[in-house]
Amino acid sequence: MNIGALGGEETRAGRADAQRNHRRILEAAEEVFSREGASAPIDLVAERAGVGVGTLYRHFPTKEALFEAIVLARIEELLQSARSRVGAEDPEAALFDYLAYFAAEAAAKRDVLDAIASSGIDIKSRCAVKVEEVAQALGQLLEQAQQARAVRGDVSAQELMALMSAAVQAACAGEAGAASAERIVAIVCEGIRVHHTPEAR
Amino acid sequence: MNIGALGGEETRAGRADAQRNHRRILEAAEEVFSREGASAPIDLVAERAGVGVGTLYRHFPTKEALFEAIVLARIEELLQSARSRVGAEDPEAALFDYLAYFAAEAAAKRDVLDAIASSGIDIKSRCAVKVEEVAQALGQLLEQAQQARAVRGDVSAQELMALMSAAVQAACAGEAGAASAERIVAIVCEGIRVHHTPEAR
DNA sequence: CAATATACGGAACGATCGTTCCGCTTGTCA
DNA sequence: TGACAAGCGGAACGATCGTTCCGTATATTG
Repeated sequence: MNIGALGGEETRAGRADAQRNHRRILEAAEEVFSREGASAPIDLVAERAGVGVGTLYRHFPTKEALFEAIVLARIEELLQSARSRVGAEDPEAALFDYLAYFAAEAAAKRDVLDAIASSGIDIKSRCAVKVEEVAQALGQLLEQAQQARAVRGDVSAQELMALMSAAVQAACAGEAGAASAERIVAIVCEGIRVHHTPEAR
Repeated sequence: MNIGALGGEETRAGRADAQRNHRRILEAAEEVFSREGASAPIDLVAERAGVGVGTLYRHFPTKEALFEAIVLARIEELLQSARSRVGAEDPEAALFDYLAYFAAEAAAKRDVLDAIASSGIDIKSRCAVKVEEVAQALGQLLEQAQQARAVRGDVSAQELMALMSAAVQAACAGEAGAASAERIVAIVCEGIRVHHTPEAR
């Protein structure tokens, strides 16, 4: 009766204005949650969408459902991007490039951060599952880099993911903002690199 | 008229039960805020202290005041500990030991984390000031280590502090918990170390 | 254009939480 | 021990926020 299919966008039945509002709400939510994080009031989303709260609730039965819809899409991007790098010729570049992309994306969208940061605790299971998939894909990139002796062998994907979200969070908290995110991520990257010491050769 | 002196504990005038309640409230708040973070309901603190909310509010005019009292004490410890390490014979050990201590302390007390994480934004100015002092002391430790060529020169105290608190926070969010906090902090440490290599990679 | 299902808007509700108020209890002191 | 100030408890208030409800508006269809 409703959206139903998880796979992708589907020509939706219903009144034309309903479809338009559905889209508007998603766009508004995307913007508001990015800027303000998961705890932004739902009324703010409705206002921004030029829609009453009632309408919003007809399209998304719960705040969490709306939030989930936005975040799932974002995380999906993160996931696809990771998978597309698996098996690259240069495993080291594949990993570090991805980490940079991950950081940039997360820094721009506070909602993703919120979702990932608290993935273990309460966010609805569908998000947690997707996050787990991202961790798995990241794990593959990591393993490749480790086998190429570019990254320390004793780092796990979970740890790396936690580190990355920490880095971005740290960057966002300070007033410097996006500029320093890059630097902080660089520190983390340096931390997991394997450093070929002089005495080793 | 009230507590007044910032320096230390003072024999307080007033009824005996009032003094007892004051102490009880502080103890309860310490425990509750550590466990639940800054957003724990005030009623929970009152209940734990075996006291009515009214009583709590007579001793601390505002939730923020209570929170501040607890957190300031904790941050003060962090600050003293940092200062005591300034000028140590081994600057490298001084810094890294302190970071480990900082992480352990912050992991055990969610309240400190909450306060530091959002120090730039809204927490009352007295906390922000103290945090700034800690950053400054940490900056001295950092500078020493950098002059000893043990740590990269392009890392700032603010960055390091943000990264540390975020790392601990990220580590706590995951289900692994405190065990992995140590490892995550270790990776960060590795990231700021200077690795003596003729030509990296 | 009329009829009708569909969708809309926003007032109102209930839960949570910080804070205030005031009638009652209790420590203190003579 | 009695009187009184100091202190206490917790009901109640107001603000915020998620969610519900229902009278109204409008897209659609024939």
